[in-house]
Amino acid sequence: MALLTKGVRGTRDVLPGETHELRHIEHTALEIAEAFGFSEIRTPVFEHTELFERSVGDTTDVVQKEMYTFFDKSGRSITLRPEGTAGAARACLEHGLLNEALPCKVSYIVKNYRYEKPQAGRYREHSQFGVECFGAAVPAADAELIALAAELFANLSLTDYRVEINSIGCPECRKGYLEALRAYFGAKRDELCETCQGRLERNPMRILDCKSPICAEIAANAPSVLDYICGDCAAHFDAVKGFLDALDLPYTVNPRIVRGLDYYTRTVFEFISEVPALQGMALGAGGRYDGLIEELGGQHTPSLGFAMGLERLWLQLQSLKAPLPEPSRCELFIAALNDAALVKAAQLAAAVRSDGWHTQYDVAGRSLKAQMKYADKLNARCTLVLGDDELKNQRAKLKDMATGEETLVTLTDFPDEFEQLMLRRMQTELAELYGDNTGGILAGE
RNA sequence: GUGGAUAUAGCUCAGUUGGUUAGAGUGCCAGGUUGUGGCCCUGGAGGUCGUCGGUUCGAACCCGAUUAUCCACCCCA
Repeated sequence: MALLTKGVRGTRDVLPGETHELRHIEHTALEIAEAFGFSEIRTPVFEHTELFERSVGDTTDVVQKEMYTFFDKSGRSITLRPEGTAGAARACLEHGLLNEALPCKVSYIVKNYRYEKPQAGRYREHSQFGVECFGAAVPAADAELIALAAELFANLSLTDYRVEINSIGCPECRKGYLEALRAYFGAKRDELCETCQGRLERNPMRILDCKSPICAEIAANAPSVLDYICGDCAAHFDAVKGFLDALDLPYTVNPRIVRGLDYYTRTVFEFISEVPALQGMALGAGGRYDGLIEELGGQHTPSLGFAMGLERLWLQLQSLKAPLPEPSRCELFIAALNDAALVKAAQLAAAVRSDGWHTQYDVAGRSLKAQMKYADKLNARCTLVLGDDELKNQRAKLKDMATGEETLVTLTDFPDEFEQLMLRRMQTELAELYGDNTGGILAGE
């Protein structure tokens, strides 16, 4: 069958059998954030293009070649957001949230759009969980963000990652560092790869990040930012490390971390996967951006935040075989043999559902055998069969699909009876799980 | 943007040196005596062989282009 069209390159459909896993990740993330005092904010998928040009930086790759930018029907230049921070900052600023008690702490789950070449864990539309903390200058704030991420990872049973931190200083101390880098790399200009030769003037810090073996070798002996940051920045960084130590949060200092977005200052950090198959993949990243709010027209407001790619977190969890929830299970399937029985099935289902039980009945008009097969495929816990006899006698058999055991129930009291049966069943299951005969249950699972 | 691999049923894949109506497993649907799932048996639906063009009497197979997917680089989440 020739389809008219397919999903757009770089996009991904999350199908019914798997959405519950993603939902679990999202819920966990927002809940952990809430426990740290971050409240959810929702901002539009598109913004005025200049917001990103100004905040992300118009020399960055993201702005230069990856944004989905278009003109709307009134000729405004609009851009689908490539990252979450700018929109959150704009919204908080615009609505005066930064004039209230600070810090202003927000969390969000958003879709981002970047025109990149799709790859494992990299999409043109990707989901991201992030938090932003506006108006927090002290090093404790930096450490708290990393603590939040660690708490989230722990809650998801996500392991096999490392935290790398660095300080890229403030704009003042960075001037001296950039000069030093230009001097160092300039002397070996001819050995550098082509892209890096171009970076020399524009942004020499990027050379540190180059994966080409030659550049990497040269970069290995390049001056470290940490030797050039000013006293204040150095003190801040030391304090951040002190907090991390005090909180038992392991990290390694990597003086070569360079963020691809211009707004970062001082502390930057990355969460990097150590799962063999995903080695080196960034699960998340963040840092401090003390100048961003001013850049957007607000008061000087030291701020910081981080974001994590949900698809990547999910990949990591799957690679680790970390526990993920099961999809909602059908507790009761009602098979109906004729139209009158179907009406009764609909009524009973409504009653049982109002007690919260996942209930379905046949809506495909199939034979009893087919309905039973379908119930089996749904992995339904119980089935109830309704036909003429049952309607006449007001009694029917409730079948346990796992054991085949049948219980006679009365249709008039059915919802109550069903609930009693299910509750009793849950009790015995719990008792067996936590009782002293656990062995038998586990063997039976 | 650069480099490499791949593209045949919903899914996983066969398809011999180009040769008539393109196959298997699985999944889906229906039956195996009238109202009970899982196992087994039988039957059925489903593919213009990614797309377009070329070579040839003849192309799933050879050639070219294009698109998509996967991987690496770049960049990032």
